[in-house]
Amino acid sequence: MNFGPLAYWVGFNLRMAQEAAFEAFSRRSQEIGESPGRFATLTIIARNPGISQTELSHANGRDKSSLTPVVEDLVRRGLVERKRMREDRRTYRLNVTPAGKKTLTSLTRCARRHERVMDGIIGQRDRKRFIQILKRLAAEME
Amino acid sequence: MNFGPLAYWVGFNLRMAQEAAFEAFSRRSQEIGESPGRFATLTIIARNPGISQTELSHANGRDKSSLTPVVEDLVRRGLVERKRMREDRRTYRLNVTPAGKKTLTSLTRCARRHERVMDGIIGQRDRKRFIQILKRLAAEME
DNA sequence: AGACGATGGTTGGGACCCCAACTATGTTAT
DNA sequence: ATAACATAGTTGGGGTCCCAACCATCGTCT
Repeated sequence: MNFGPLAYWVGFNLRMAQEAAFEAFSRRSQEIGESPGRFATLTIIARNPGISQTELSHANGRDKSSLTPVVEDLVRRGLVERKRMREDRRTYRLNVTPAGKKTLTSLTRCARRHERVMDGIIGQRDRKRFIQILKRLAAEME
Repeated sequence: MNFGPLAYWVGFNLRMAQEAAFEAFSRRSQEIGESPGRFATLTIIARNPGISQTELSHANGRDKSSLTPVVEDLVRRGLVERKRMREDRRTYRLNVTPAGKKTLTSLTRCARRHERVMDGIIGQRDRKRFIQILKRLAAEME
């Protein structure tokens, strides 16, 4: 198979790596009956109690409209609670419920195992620099 | 904003970087009226004349069913031609038409500009190792 | 030849995503 | 006070993706 310039271009390899990693985490989180997309969402809410949906969408790199069904699902399953603010009745405050914290704990365990595998592939020596580059790409591609 | 463990985990940063890069390339390729997903597809067909859809889907990291509408669209717009094989009348042979080669040239120019920006962010010194790590992740996550 | 299993491609259903338009609420300016 | 504008969230439409089921063709085994 001839990949031409794709073989040594960053964009293509970035995509392939990300999809492989996502796929692997997806299988892992499926074992505990959760969708992988829920993990980042739940973590960010847990770490930022009372966050609004729009703030959450920015932190998560998603459009706010993408979050509507996700949050709806988390609320329906009792993992997140959603209250209108008093001062501004347009916005919601999101919080993780005790049940949500439990789920998050399992998911975090999953993620840690997943991370260990990736760390092994990356190698401890390069890990820090690798992540720095990823962060720069995310921040500066604009 | 508190990202908790997400901040230093590979998976999350990989996703953010990939999506930023994809988004940037998407804007670029939109200027010439093409969808970014067409680029890898067209390149692989051009580099592997007569490839089948299933082979293409593997090279591309997609399910073969995902390619049905993509190839259909490329054929409809005259960028790719599709012929049944004689020896095996189940499979198609895909080839890029002259019009397709033209489009591919524009897309490649786009991609080169895009790559230059990313190279600038990564830094020439780390580029090679960075790509090696991405390749290993794609290959070994299994 | 006929049956069975493998393979290439398509179809249908569901998940997740973005964008544009919309509703409801808040804020600012006159 | 009220009109104009801004912001939080939802809705609807379209794109891309995966998976499971399916159709047609091929190869093999008897």
